[in-house]
This record gives sequence, structure tokens and C-alpha cells, in this order.
Amino acid sequence: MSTLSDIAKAAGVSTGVVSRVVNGDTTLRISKDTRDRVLKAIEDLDYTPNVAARSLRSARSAVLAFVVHDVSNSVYREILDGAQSAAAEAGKSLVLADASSSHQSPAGLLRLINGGGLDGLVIQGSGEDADEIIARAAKRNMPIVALQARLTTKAHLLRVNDYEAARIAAEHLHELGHREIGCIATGEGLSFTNERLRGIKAIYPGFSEKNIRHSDPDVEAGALATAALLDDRPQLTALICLNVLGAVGALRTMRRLGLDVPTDLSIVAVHDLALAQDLATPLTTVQTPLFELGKIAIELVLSEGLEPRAETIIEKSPELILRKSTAPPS
Amino acid sequence: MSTLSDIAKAAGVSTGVVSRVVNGDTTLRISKDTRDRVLKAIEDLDYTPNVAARSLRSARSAVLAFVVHDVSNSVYREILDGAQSAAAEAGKSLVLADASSSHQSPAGLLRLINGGGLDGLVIQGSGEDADEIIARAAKRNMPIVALQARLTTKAHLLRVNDYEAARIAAEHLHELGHREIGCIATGEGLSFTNERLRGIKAIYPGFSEKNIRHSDPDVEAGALATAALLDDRPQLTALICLNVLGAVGALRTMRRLGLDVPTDLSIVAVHDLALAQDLATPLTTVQTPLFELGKIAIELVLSEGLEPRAETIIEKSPELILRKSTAPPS
DNA sequence: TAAATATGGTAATACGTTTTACCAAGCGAT
DNA sequence: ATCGCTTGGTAAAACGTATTACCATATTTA
Repeated sequence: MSTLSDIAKAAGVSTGVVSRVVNGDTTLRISKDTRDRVLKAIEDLDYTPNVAARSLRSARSAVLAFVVHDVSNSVYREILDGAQSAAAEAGKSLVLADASSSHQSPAGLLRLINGGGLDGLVIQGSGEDADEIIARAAKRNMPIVALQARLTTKAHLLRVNDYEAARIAAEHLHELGHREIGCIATGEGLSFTNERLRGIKAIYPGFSEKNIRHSDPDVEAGALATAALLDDRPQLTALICLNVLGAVGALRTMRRLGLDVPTDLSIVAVHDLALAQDLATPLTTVQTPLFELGKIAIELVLSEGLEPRAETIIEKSPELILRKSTAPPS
Repeated sequence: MSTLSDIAKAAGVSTGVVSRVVNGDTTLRISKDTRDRVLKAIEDLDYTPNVAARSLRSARSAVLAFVVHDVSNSVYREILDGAQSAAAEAGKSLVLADASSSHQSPAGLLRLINGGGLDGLVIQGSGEDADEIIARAAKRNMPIVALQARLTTKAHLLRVNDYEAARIAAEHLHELGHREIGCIATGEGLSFTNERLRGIKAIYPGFSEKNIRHSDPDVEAGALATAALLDDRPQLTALICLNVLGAVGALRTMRRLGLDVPTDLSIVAVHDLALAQDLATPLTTVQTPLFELGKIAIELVLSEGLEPRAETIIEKSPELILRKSTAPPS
């Protein structure tokens, strides 16, 4: 509640000096004595800069937003950890916004964006809401990093090594002896999906479109897609789910059909899940470097001259986590 | 990027008028003609108020924070939905902050709080970080609503009907014929825990402390607590977990011991979980009105004269969701 | 000794709002 | 013709900070 001028008065200096001390202005010439008086006054009066005044004056807010469409999706835990750590290191505040379409339109977020309350944005997923948010943010020309989205003119795209993740999953199934595999995909036409399909084809050159079903990234949609795929292609002995929630859905469908995993069908998912080991069948997954994803996303947003219409891929390689949902075909 | 004075210029009025039009000031006397000119200018120039200037001048930010210690904990999905909807209705921006202790200290959040960037706070959970956050917010005397926490002088406490939730769980077990039940609790000494234990005792009057184990609200802690409890009290035939993640842990322990649920032990959890039906054994739970919890939390924060040191209990009653983890004792 | 430079600051302005106090013009009543 | 009221606004200050331009005094240099 104390202001710069309170401190200035207490320390017997002008507000300019206090401001420059607070912000560590290196061009400020000041005696040690005066600086100590200022510091002491700041301490004594428990001063913290007013964020509104600061951002009004400087035209930046020091707050970054991380926008997801469903915060409770557990893949975000790790991404967020990485983002938090990078934001903290840079001295920025990170806020989360949930743009789930089950809510009203993201009016609150848009107000913040339009009103200049945000310095940058990392946004996950693609949909109408996401597009609207990106468009508004781009108009304010703030730096935007999109995760698992389509390449646009407005945002910089960041992804894990999707090709490699899927290739590892496919390789695992191939080594077990599977020759006819299916795929439950999410994000049709998006580059991360295409990359993952390319990874599968690196191992299964003849892999056909007929063995793919696209679905939304949630459990029940994955369950339905799996049911449809198995109905259509009964010869499949294994399934790669490009979304871990889809894999949970696949498990659900197998239960409904009275079939066993992995005896009747092997399942491997891209992305790990905290509860993977607690599912009806503990899921074998390809763990992706999500912490790094979040961390680098923030670093990119904060970097000068972020290029939209460009793509960055996380270097760290995905890793196979063996559990109980895959086995040789019977 | 256009300002009030751009609009004023375009419409040929003073900035005061524009401001009052934007804010719907009813005391403003203005001709329909002038108002239309202002509105048109706002439209044409795509004006949105600068949030920094606005909060500097008015000393409030129109942003509320929802602080949790682990956003990916799935119970938050519904709470958050409720909070979002209430915030949207009130025209406020809602931001989430994750105060998980696995991160650095919540410096970014504290900057926002201290700097006057927030109008109110709803915070879930209790720990060092939470206490620090509450203390700082209280110093700024902003309205604070605490969910599932201890009753403090600084915050208003809000909870679901914990007594009833636990009573329903206990009643279910009692009706199945269980006579010796255990409990995995979280939040020792907190009022919601005490209330839940009271709910159990309403059905099992002789329920003893020896049948309780306290743990942190995560899966592995729940697993450990369950193992310890079963070791100590082998006669137990059923378990009430006061936290759904603890129940997942209990399931995990039963698997490790090579025992079956519900044959060897019935398990019921307070709070529902999206993946409950996909677990090794689909969990029977008592679903609590979490949407209302979030909604009312925001409404309380926004209400004038919020009383700290007081408690509100959500009226809507919890409900039993029957799945596969409970059965008569064998 | 005078001029230049370094030291340690000060003073003032602008950022974009909100809000309070004020006021001119028009008009009806007295 | 004057008073008083209504209509439809205007003008100016303030919120708390960052920053630029400036300046007095002390110290060094020529």
C-alpha cells in the first residue's frame, strides 16, 4: 500500500531514484549510503510496486498466460511445471486460463488480451475459441507460441518430436511381431498428427488410411473410434493411440466387448499419464518431454523477435514406458 | 490500441463522456445522437479499455484468481467450471494459479497480489505456500475464500456438506453388511476432515481412531497409508477414502498384495473422478457438488462484506455413484 | 587557474483512465 | 426581465510509475 513517493520521502530522495533502485538501473549513479537508505525504507514500509501503474507507464505487464482447453487433462501437469519454472526464472507472473468450450466464450481472457494485460501467450490446442484468442492476441501483436496446433501466420509452433514418438511406439509393436496395426488419431490434418503418422509409416511402410480413425481427444470419443475401427478392421492385432485419453477409451471399449488387453489387442499410447498404472490394464506409453515443452514455450515467448509462421521441435527424445498393455499377437 | 481520447476526438466529445458511455454510467445525460456517435467510433476504432490505466485509476483490476496446488488434480475440473461461469456472469476475468510446492515459491502470484493486480482470491488446500498467499492477500485486505482448508481469521471458508458425504458412504457400507471399516483421511485436524469423520461415526458409533490413517492427497501416499492400515487392522472388510486419489492408491496396494476388490476389501471414495470407471476396479464414489462449490466460491468473493472467520456450506447434497468397488463382506 | 569531467542526484512529463465539479444554453414560470 | 431548473455536456485532477533531460557540486586535467 505504500508508494514510490512514500519511499522517496522516507529515504529523503526523489521518486526517480527509488524507481531506478527498484528496477536495478545500472546507469544510476548513487552513493552506497543513499542506496542503503532507499533499501531500508523499502524494507521498512514493505513496498511492492503497483502493477497497474507499472504496466500503464511501461506498456507491459510482466504477465504471461498459458491457455489450455481443459486444465484437468493430466498431460498439462508437466507442461505447466516447465512453464512455471521458466516464468519464475524470468521474473514473470504466469496465469492459466481455461478455454474449454463447455464454458461461456472466453470473455475474461479476451478482455485481458485486448486491454493490454498480457505480455505473451502460450496456447494449447486448436478450436474456435483458440483461433479467436490467437487472432485477438495477434492484433495486439503479442508473442504467441502454439502447442500442438496448426501452423499459422500468427503463432510460433512448438512441438515434441512427434515423428520419433510414434516411430518408437510402432517399432515396439513391430518387434513384438504385430503386422496389422491400427491408429486412433486426434487433430486431423495438423502437423503433429501428420508427423506421427509419418513415424508409424517409417516402421510400417504399407500402413494404410483405412487403419486410422480420427477422434476428439477425450476418453469416450476414443472409445467410440476404437469400436468403429475394430468393427471395420477385425484383423488388427495392435493399436497406437496418438492421445493417451484415446487409449483409455480403447481400454474401455475392449472391456465393453469382453475382450482382453493385451491378449486380444495390444495398445500403446503417445504421452504418458499419471494414472496409467492404475487403469484396468496398465498402459504402455511413449513418454514425451513435456516439462521441456512448457519450459521452452515460455522461453520462446520471452525471446526477442519470435518468429511466427515457424516451428520449433523439442530436441529431447521420447521414451517407451513398458507396462502391461502390449504383448506379442496371439 | 486506440484510446479513450481517440474515440473522443472521433466522436467530437470529451473523454469523460466516452468513459461514462463505456461504463454504462446511468447518471450521464446525453442525447441519443451523441451516444450513437460515440458507439460508432468505438466500433470503428475497435476500442477496448486499457486494463492497466483502468485499474490504476479505479484501484481495482476486475481479475480474480483461483489458486490450487495441482491443477491437474481432476476434482478441479468441475470446481473450475463453476468458478468460470460465475466469473463470466459477473464480467470478471478469472485466472488460475498453480501453487504446487514442486515449483519455486509462488513469486509471480505474490507479485500480482502485492501489486494490487487482483481483486479477490479463492484458494484451495492448505500448506505453507497457501498460508503465505493468504497472508499477503489479507494484508492487501482482499476478499479470500478458502476451499477445504482450516478456518482462519483471514479467509472465508467454503465446503461441501462433508458430514453428509461421509455419512452416505458409511451408510452404503453398513447396508452391505460391513461392521469393521477403515478410513484413509487427508487434512488431519481440518474441519472438513473432522466433519467427514463425524459423518462416519453417525453410522458407526464405535468407529475408532485406530481405524484411521492420515495421508497426503496423492495416489502413492494413499497406497502407503492403506498398506499400513491393513497391516495393523487385518479384520477390516471395507475402506472409506476421504480423497479419491487416496482410493486409487488403495486399489494400487490391493493389487500389490494380490488381493481383490471388492472381494477382499470394499472401497468407497468421497469425491468422484472422471476416470473412476477406467481404473483396475471401477470405483464407487460419493459425488459432491463441485460445480456449485466453484460457482459459490466466486459469488462469495464478489459479495460485499464477505466475512472472514466464517463458514459456508454448500446446500446441494452429495450422491452415491455405484460402481464395482463395493460388495458385501465375504 | 580555468576548463572539463565525474558524481550524485532532481524535476517534470506521460501513460489511459475515472470522476468530480462545474458550466453554457435553453426554457418555463413568475 | 429575472430566477431557477433541466439538458447535455466540458475541464481538470488524480491514480503510481518510468524515464528523460537537466543541474549543482566536487574532482581531475591542462
